[in-house]
Amino acid sequence: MTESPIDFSQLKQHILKRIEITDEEFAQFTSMIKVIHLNKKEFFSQSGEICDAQAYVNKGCLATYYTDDKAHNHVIQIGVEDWWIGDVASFLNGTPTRYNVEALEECELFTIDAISMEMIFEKIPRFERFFRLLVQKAYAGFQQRVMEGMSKSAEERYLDFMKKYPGLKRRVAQHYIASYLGISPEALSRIKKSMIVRERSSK
Amino acid sequence: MTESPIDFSQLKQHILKRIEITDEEFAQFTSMIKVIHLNKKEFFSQSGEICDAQAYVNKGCLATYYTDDKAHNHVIQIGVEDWWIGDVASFLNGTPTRYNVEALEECELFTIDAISMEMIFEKIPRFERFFRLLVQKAYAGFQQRVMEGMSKSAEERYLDFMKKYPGLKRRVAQHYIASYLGISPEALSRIKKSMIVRERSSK
DNA sequence: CGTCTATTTGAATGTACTCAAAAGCGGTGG
DNA sequence: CCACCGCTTTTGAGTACATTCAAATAGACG
Repeated sequence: MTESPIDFSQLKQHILKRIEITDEEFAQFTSMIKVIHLNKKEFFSQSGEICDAQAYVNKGCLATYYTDDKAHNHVIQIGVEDWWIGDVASFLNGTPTRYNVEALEECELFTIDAISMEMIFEKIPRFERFFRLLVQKAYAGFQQRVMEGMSKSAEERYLDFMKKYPGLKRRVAQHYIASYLGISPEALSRIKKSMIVRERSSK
Repeated sequence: MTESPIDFSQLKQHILKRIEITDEEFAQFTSMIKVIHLNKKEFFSQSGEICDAQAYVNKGCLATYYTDDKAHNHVIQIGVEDWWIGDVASFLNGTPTRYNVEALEECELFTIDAISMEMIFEKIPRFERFFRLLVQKAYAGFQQRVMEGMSKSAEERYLDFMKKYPGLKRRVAQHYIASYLGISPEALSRIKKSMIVRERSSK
C-alpha cells in the first residue's frame, strides 16, 4: 500500500511569511495535521457542533454562514486557498458554533484540532504568536468588512468583492455572493445588469 | 496635599469573576492603572491615533464609532459601567485606530497601556488568560451583534438594545442609539412612535 | 435530451432615507 | 424667573433602493 505524499509547500510558505521556523519544527506541525477532502456542498462544520479544529484551505473554497430564525442564510465569510476557516470563538471557548462552513467546490483542507494546537504551542512557542496573529487578523478583517457594509452601497461592495477575490465569481454561485454582500440574489442580478448597461453607454 | 483614594472595588469584582488573584496581585495590577476623567463629548481616543491602552469604564458611558468617507458616523459599540473599551486591533498590533471613542456622559476610566500590560503578563501570567478572554468576548460579541443586524428588523434590534442596556436610552442622545442600530435618527423616532401607537391600540 | 437548479426579469410593495420644517428641551444670561 | 439660543427630536413629503413573489430563461449535469 502506497501513501500518496502530501504537498505542504503552500502551507509552509504561508507560515514562513509570519514566523520563522525550521524544517524540523514544520514537520512537527504537519505531523499533527489531518487532511480532509470535501466535495461540493459538504460541510466542514455545522451549527450546534463544537468547532474544535481550524482548517487551512489548501485547495478549494468554502463559505461560512449562519441561518437565522426565519431560515435565511447569511454568508459571513468566504474562504479560498491560503486562508484559514473555522469558528475561532467556538474553537477557543469550546462552545457550540452558530455557523455552517460549507464547501462551495471540491476542497482540500489541512486541519488541526485544539488539543494538537496546545501541544504545538508547548513545543514551539512561536506558534502561539502565529495563531494570535491569525485571530487578530480575523477580528480586524471582520470589523473592516462590517464597516464597509455600513457605509458603502451594494454596488460598491460588489466591486470591492471582485477586487478582493479576483476570479471568484466564476467559481461560486451568485446567491452566495449576494448573501455575502448582504443583499438578495435578485438585487445582485440587477446591480450587475445596471453596471453593464452603464458600461456600454459610457463608450 | 491629600490624595483622594480611588475605589477599585468594582474592577476587582470584575476580574475575580473571571480569574483568581490575590489582593497583592490585584494591587500590582492597579499600580499600573491610570485614572482618566472625561467630560461629555471628550474623546478617549480618536481615529488615526494609536490606541495603545485599554480602558475599564468605572463610571459613565462611551460610544465607539467610525466616520466614513461621506463624513457619516457609525456607532460600533456603546460601553457602560463594567465594560472595557478601546480598539483591540490597534492595541495589539500598534496600528492606528479607525475609531473614535467619545464620552456620552462624564466618565471615570481606569486605563492600562500595552507596555504595562506586558509587564503584568510577565509577573502574573494568569492575566494573560484574563485578557485573552476579554478579546475573545469582544470578538464573539461583535459577531453576534452583526448577525443580529443582518437578520432582525430595526424594531427588533431596538427592543434588543433596550434589553441589553436597560435604562440607557435615558442617558444617551437618541441619534447615537439610532446609529448603533444602523438607522437614521428620524427612522428611530418613527419606530418608537409606531410602537407606542400599537401599544395603545392593543389595550 | 430532459430535469433540476440557478439566474434573470417583471411588478408591486415596503422600509428606510433625505431634505426641510416644526416642536421640544435644556442651559445661560439678563 | 423668564426669554432666548442652540441642539435634539419629531413630523411631513417625496424618493431611492432593495425586497418579495411569481414567471421566464439559462445552465449544468446525469
